[in-house]
Amino acid sequence: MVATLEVTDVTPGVTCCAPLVKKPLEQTDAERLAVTLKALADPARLRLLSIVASSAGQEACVCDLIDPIGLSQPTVSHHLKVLTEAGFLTRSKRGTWAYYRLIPKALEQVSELLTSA
Amino acid sequence: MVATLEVTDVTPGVTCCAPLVKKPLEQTDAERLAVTLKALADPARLRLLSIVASSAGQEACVCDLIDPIGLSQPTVSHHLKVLTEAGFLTRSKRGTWAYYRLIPKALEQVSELLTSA
DNA sequence: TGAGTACATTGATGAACGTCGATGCTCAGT
DNA sequence: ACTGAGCATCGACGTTCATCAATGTACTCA
Repeated sequence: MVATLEVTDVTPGVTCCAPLVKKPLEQTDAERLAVTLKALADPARLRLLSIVASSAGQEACVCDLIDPIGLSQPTVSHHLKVLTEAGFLTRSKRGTWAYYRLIPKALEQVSELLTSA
Repeated sequence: MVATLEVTDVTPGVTCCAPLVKKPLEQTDAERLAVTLKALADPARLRLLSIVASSAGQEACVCDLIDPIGLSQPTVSHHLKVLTEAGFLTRSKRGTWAYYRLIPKALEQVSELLTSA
């Protein structure tokens, strides 16, 4: 049988391993989880994620994010890119606006890895 | 001389705010949560935490952590300090050995902040 | 076509971080 | 007191990161 392994490369996701407290993390798994957590470990990105998450449809456009965050537009754009590449947000462009939407499952997966549940 | 049963300085904890997705994080709360997450966002620290968590009594001494991690002793010591200051571990010295123990509640609190639960 | 808006990318800079070797400190035996 | 073991701290070095101004790109409307 040919093992056609499915590479869903779009969103990394963190479905990598057993919960942190269950059994020692392998180096590779630790590195992947660290990358994901590093994307969260910034005040600006946490606030961006939080604002998007509590917006209508868990979605917001960049123009509505710049002022509340209080950083320059390029910086906000940079943070949104980091969050998107980490799999927490998706980007969809409508007209001249770019809308970012939350991927709730991403946060849940991270959450589950941190507990024994 | 004094028998040192070391009560580690009370840990910050992350009981700061509502779940991330419920309502926009304030700057102060975002900064505190970011500091906590930054402590987790490193492969070596994730592995250390994981090894300690899956050890007997969720406790391990430094000497048992150096080899599995594959880093120098000062570096391991540094990471353990970061995790301790972030409230994930406690330190107790017995003889010449330093034992680090998991604080399970710390991980749970972080976990809960990332979901709407 | 031309101008303006919304957003991304680039390049640069200063700060923070991970890592190590060297050293200091404390405890247990001898 | 001396020696060695276990661990923490210090100082230094290279890398990564957050941030911004300047610029580029894509779209809208007149």
